[in-house]
Amino acid sequence: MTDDLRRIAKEHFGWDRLRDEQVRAMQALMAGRDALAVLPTGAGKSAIYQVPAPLLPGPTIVISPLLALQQDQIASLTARNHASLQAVRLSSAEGKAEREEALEALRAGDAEFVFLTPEQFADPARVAQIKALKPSLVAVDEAHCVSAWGHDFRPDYLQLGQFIRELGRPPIVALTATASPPVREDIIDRLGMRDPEIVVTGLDRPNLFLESVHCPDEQTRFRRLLARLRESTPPGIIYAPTRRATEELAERLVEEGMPAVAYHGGMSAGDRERAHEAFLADEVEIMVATTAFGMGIDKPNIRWVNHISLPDSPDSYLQEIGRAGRDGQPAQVLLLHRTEDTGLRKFFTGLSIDREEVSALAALLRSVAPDPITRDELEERTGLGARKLGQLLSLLEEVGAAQLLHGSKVKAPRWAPTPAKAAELAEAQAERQQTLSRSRLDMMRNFAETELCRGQTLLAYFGEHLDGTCGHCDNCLDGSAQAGLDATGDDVPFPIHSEVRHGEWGKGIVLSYAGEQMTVLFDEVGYKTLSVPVVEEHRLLRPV
DNA sequence: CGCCCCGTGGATATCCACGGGGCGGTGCCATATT
Repeated sequence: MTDDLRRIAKEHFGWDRLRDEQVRAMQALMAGRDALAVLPTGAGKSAIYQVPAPLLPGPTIVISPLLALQQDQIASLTARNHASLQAVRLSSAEGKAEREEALEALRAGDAEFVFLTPEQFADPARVAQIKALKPSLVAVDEAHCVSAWGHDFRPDYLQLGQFIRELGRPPIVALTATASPPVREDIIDRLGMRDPEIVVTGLDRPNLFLESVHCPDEQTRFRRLLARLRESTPPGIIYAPTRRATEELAERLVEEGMPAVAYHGGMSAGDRERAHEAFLADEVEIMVATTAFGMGIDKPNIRWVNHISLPDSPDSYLQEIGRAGRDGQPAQVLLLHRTEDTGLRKFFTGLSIDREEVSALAALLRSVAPDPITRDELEERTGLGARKLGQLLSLLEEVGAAQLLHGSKVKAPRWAPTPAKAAELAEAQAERQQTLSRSRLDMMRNFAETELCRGQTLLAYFGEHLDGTCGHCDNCLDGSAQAGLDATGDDVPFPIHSEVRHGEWGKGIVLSYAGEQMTVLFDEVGYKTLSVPVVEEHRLLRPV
């Protein structure tokens, strides 16, 4: 089997060797099992589904979040010009005739891959078409979106597991560059994966130099940014918190004689594409962007990534800085943060739950049950906005008080809890999510403010341990980073990944150690960092 | 949660301090109109 995989890799893709972790994931898929791969971009994530695909009988479904990203992937597959590896897409960008043509190519076996967004499955007719193709593999690319976007932004991500079951439940492979332990759990859970083969490679990026500077005010922040830009080699990305900030800063930098362009989700598709292309072609040195600029950017020579606001989590931060230095050459990563930055982040994660409102919504669903009701009608009858309604429905779905159906329809399940109970459960659920989000923000701030080794601190969050300090951060350079504890020996009170219990916070998992700090992920209160000497002195934790 | 903008009011005749209101990220999709 491995020989077949290597042969396909060589003949169809021109890859002379496959990494062990790639092979492990591929073998699981060939054996009909699921797989979750957390590998940095450039480590050959796509190969994990592309190589087994021609060896399996039916076509391969690729779920990918962005149309632009799909287009790039299809172009790269098509460029290989192998009849057995052609890729097509079904999306809002294809006309009726094109869609029929794509389906015909899949039916005839002229195309192996079909790219879809999760939203495509909301159409029952589409599900039927795909099911009839008898797909043999489903690849979920950028799988962290399931966790990051499913709950509030793109609810069809939460339904993905259900959609895949309707297709006859072929093996699933989930792929992402970054996924912390709870995100991995969320992906496995929401996609309904069964005992997946999990492959994770080291997240440490020794060629990235990590720095963080606290700025008391905006003037300081701008001055430090300018100073840094003057001594940096382009090209690079500046991440700004708002659309407006990207435009104002880009303009200011141009006035300072630095070629910069803005990029955000509010720009027209044409402007976005032009900015992106100019940056890729090295025509523009500085990209000033919101988080909209990111996924699928495969530019090897990005020499620095600067943040002028605190990101919402280490998850986002690692994704964003990960775009620097893909070519393996040295790259600089600078975080300019202010205490006030957390305000915006708290606003974004804050969902105020009005029990009466939720209860009324649940009651409305029950009153029409067993008939479904459309979102439009719910909006009309509750007076809630589409956004808020979507969030509340997701919560109700998660607590078993709503079933999200095809075509924007919702209904109360047969054994739905009473409206009052549903509201109570939904509120608790929202609080859990919010607590986890807040603790992620706390961890981000901890990273920004720490005097310990930043590499260790960042990786600790992801449950990864570095032996010794990272040697590529400001705190290592100035000597404030302590060597830290030897997690493999008797230095540490609890082994990494072991379960512990805290008197107040309950059960948790030891993620890692950095300096004399330990990071623990608790089921109920999210991430916490604790001082090892304090934990030992007061016996704050005990093994489970 | 914290900003920015705007209007009001006060103390002095142009500016400042304060308070209220609005706003803030990520993208599919469909449908209607130019």
